[in-house]
Amino acid sequence: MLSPEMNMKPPKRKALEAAGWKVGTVKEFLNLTDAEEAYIEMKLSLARELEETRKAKHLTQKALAQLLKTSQPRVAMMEKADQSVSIDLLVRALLQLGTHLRLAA
Amino acid sequence: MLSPEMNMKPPKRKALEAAGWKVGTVKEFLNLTDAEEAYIEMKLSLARELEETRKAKHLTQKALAQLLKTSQPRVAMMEKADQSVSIDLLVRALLQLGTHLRLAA
DNA sequence: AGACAATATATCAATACTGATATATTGTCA
DNA sequence: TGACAATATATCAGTATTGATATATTGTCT
Repeated sequence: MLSPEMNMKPPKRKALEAAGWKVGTVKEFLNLTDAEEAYIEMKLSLARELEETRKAKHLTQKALAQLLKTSQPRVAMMEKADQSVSIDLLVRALLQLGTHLRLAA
Repeated sequence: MLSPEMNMKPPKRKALEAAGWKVGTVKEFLNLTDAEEAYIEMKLSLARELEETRKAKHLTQKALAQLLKTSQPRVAMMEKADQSVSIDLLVRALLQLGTHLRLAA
């Protein structure tokens, strides 16, 4: 997870602000540029797509790992869009699953 | 990494045919899977997008390299979708240029 | 509760990617 | 043609990513 504030629902946020806390966005908190934010969001989208696709095919992480010729722990990292996972890896995994991906301007 | 055959440079199809060879598609010749082919095409389209964007902004490779904090030779490789260039690098470059990349699954 | 399957986390050696440098080639214009 | 700008190619050290292993945690049963 990037930071606790990320999952904060509006009510909680209001409460914090009432208590004197200044709560900004995760992006502000981490000093992310627009490009960095877009990159992370793209990775998160791919990760979610991978997990959804796996579940739609009724595969465990272990079974998917065998299909992709990698390990269950790496699949877990992929689905969490871990920092150690590249967009390349996610894209290749989805393409191997037959997903018709389009990544364009 | 993709299969080893993918590192092969595209054969000169015309030359082969002129010499009497019957050849199929590059994909067949290199034994590319659908996934490998899709991966390459995605990289190529990102590379083209980068070059077009650079030219639209009237930048030389050297100038773009400075913007991206890399070198002119690397920009040349990126625009050629060289095997040493990842989709990650291309995506980050485009995002830094303000390109709004869309991901369609 | 215990037993088992599924998922998550930590670590690390091997490999792949990246930026940089040097150099070569190509393109343009006087 | 020569001089110069732009682009391309080769190489390599530093870094990041990858697959694997071991282990821990979580979830789902009876």
